[in-house]
Amino acid sequence: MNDNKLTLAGLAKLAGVSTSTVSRALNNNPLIKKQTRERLQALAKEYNFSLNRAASRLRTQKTNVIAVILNLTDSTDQSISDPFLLKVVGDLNQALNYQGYELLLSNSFMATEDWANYFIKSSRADGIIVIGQGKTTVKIEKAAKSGIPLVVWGDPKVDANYAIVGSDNALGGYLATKHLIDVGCQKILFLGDPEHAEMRERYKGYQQALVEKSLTNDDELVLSCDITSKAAYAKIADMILKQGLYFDGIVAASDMVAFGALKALKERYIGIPNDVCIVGFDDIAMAELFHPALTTIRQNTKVAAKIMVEQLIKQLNGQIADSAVIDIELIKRKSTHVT
Amino acid sequence: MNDNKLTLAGLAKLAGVSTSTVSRALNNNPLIKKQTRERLQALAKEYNFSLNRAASRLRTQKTNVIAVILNLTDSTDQSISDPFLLKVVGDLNQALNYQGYELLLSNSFMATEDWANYFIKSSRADGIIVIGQGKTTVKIEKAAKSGIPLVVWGDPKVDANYAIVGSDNALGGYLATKHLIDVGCQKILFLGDPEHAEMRERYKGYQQALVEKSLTNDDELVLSCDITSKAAYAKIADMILKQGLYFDGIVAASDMVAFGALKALKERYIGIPNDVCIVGFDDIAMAELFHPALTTIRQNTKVAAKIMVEQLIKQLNGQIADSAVIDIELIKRKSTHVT
DNA sequence: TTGAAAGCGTTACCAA
DNA sequence: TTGGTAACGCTTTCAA
Repeated sequence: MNDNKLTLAGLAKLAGVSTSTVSRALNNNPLIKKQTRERLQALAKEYNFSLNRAASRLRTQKTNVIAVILNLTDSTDQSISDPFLLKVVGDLNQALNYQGYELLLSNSFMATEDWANYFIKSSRADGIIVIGQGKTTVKIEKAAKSGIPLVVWGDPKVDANYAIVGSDNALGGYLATKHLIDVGCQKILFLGDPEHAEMRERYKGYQQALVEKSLTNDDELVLSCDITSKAAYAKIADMILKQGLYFDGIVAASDMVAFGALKALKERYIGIPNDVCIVGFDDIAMAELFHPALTTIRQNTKVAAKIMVEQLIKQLNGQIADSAVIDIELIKRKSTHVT
Repeated sequence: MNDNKLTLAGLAKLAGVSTSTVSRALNNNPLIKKQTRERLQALAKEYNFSLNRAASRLRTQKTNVIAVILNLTDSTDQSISDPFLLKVVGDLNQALNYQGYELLLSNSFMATEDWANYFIKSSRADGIIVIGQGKTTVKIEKAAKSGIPLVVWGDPKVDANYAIVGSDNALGGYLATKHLIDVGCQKILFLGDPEHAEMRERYKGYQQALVEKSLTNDDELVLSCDITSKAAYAKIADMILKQGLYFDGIVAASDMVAFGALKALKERYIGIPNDVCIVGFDDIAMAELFHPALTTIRQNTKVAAKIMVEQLIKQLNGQIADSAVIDIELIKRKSTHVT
């Protein structure tokens, strides 16, 4: 096969038509007679031809690529530890492909400081989706200020100058806490990192549930810890050693955090849920498989991904995108099912 | 700021030099006097300029992008269920960025049939990394035949016309099985899908360990199941219902499969490890957190990612890439620690 | 050490 | 309904 350097011009010559015609035909432009269109498409397939995207991107000033940035906060371990975030990536990949876009994966450690410049002005991508608001939103805000198409997975209730899609984290925190109160917990611990925008909202929900039950601020038990299972394990193990079992319920900021805590508890033969009930957040696949199965707040990542892409496309079309709240759901399982 | 449409030519005019000079300066070409180079780089930063990649890709015929294809086999659920694969993606992302490449994420359902055409000839990417050999390797072989830069995560012992990087799966299967024999298991079940290249090798290792212990073929217990926790759960639950507990050890094809099996066993109050010992494969983060902690075969994805990228770059430079075997390690934990 | 100019492979305007 | 042609923004050869 001599298909080494076949270009549009070459194909046009083969077909005996102009490059304009071939270009239009391959882009399915109805200007071209259906018959010619089909003939040329068949010819392209026969000769194994495919359009040079670098050229068409240069010409059209559009890449059909979306950069997805994992906004990692844990600077010590630069890889991705939380399966939930990766699930979001997977769902975004599907949603983007469905709309004809490709996914350029990056993370906050790799890319430069200036996302708008690096991804958009350089014609690497048409828009950006950031996964996670992280502890500091300066990079996001900088990108937003430059006016590029941008959607952020985070807490939509947070005030911001960009479109945020995410769960109602405060409601999630509230439902989790309320559920623990309902099953009889008296001393409920919030385990997570309130510096983190989304986690802070979950924490607020936790507070609200306590207030409603006329538990005063003094009843708050917050244990601040990085949102990894390892950190949670260490913190819980440490606290029990120092203070004994001073709680009977845990609202964990994520499922992975819950798993870490559970490991520490089990090692000390503390019964779940009989001694301590625990609620996670995310409903990753493992939540159901764990023993005991983990009660958790399910985040619907499929729907979220779809909406994020829709909102991004709105911006690509010059419209203004809105923040959106994704429904969450309390999934009751054994970890809070006192027998 | 009037930085809307600043091009190389515009910047050159601002600086009072030619475009050639600016281009060279920004690419750090030593042809340009160091002083001019630095002046122009500073100017570019000041004006927030960044090179148009579509244009430079067209001109240089190089994208600096690598397509990573998740070769999913489970056509029913097109999203990614296994955290292990996503961990590989994360590690590849790092390894690629380290070498100055970007990662275009795709999966076998999205991309067309003809990967070479779609990704390489179209100038979307310079090379392809395929994660997983799947059940059928026709697409991979087709891509390999077309001579594009290609590296596959899979079983390097498998005979193929392309470079494969992966663990010694047969050894892994062997070590897992031997360990179960050593702790006293008599009837060891292999749980996984031998149609799947990598799993088949693990199965071979399982067989070898049995043979060494002069257990005949009749002692083989294979339960074929999709490599998801859900499938494993269903299979094990079903078999116990039908045949009772006819095994006392399980070699699971992956950690997720092991978790599924464990769930089914625990629900029937079968003691782990006292009644049944189990070994997983991968050593994902959850393996350690699970209760009981899962004995498993650790795959070193960080090292693997680095090697895959190196081998791919060799091909980009016109050299021939080699398959490579990544060291594995048996991690002994509670799930096989009979007390 | 720097500059002029050709050309990478498309698309889209204008003309026919 | 189709064709001619300029232009997208960069890199690189050749010349100075």
